[in-house]
Amino acid sequence: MLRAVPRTTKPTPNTTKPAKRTKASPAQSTVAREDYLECILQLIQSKGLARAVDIATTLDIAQPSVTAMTQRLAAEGLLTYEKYRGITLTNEGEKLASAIIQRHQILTRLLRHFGLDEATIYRDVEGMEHHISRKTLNAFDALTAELDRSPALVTRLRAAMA
Amino acid sequence: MLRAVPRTTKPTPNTTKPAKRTKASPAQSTVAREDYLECILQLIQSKGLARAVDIATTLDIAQPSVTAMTQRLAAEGLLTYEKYRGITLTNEGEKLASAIIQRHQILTRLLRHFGLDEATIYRDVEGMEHHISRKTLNAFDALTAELDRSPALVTRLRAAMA
DNA sequence: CAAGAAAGTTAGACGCAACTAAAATCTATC
DNA sequence: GATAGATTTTAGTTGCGTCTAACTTTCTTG
Repeated sequence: MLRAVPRTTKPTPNTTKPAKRTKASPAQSTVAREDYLECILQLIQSKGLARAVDIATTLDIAQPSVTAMTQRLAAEGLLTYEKYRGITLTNEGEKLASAIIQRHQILTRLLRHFGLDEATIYRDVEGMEHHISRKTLNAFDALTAELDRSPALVTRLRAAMA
Repeated sequence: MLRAVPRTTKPTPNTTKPAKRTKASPAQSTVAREDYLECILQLIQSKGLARAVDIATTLDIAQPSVTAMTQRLAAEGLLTYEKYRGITLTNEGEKLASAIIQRHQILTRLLRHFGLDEATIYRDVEGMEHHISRKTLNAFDALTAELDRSPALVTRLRAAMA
């Protein structure tokens, strides 16, 4: 049985409050959106075009979900889309997708220095990539460069991890 | 006008496919859940108890949302909850919450080495913390230790970031 | 060039996690 | 100890991103 709580405990105003949710702002960049853009640009680069089946397979998602998201992204001006035809990224969409892929690569390169298995690297990059600021990304990039040029550092690191 | 796409393009089976979504498994650990647990344990540690108002204020969320999540977490055995009374973490819930807070701290310590503003650090940690494996976390921890003991390295790093 | 197969779309539903408005309960104070 | 105010809960919606089933369009191939 829990005791009732005395109301004398004042709710301290909380200094570290996260920023107010920007609700329903058009064309906000969510995780799923970024996954699609990344996937689409990669498909275009690797096989010249991005088809719904391939997007669905790559992201392990049902095809109707791809159609739905495609329409959203089109409405937001990130890609061009004609029913039953094909998908093209707009300039804005391509710029965004490129940035996303670059982020992905920066993170992957960093994690590779730790000698983790590829599956872990892949999952963690997938998880983190959508939530990192440019500033931190720059730091990670610099860090990777440092690790690139200092094998001794990498060795020390891996030893400490064991 | 987009041209129709020749179907000769075979969908390459895709080697890097992410793992199948574990759908609807009971008590899965989602981002929101982890945020609540983290917040609740911190409130308990800092003021002896976690009240819905304070949770709502801290997470910048409406109070009814707190009730809803509280009930979910209770149903999953992560906390004990009696209507209109109070919230207590179960052993499992507390263990989980501790791990979450520890993760948070590891990430914060690492990012602090890069000389970023606290707001950026906070936001990025918030974003990344829910998506990092233990392995990568260990690597980050070791990395932080390395940076702790090598100010020269930190200096080189910050120079490279500018 | 006409099936049949493959790809894409629509329609309808669901779960999560949030919201507002209104009702219920608790606490403090007089 | 009644009551005003604070806190919590219920009820009912909403938006995102997913799903399945069924339908339409496009492609391929005999």
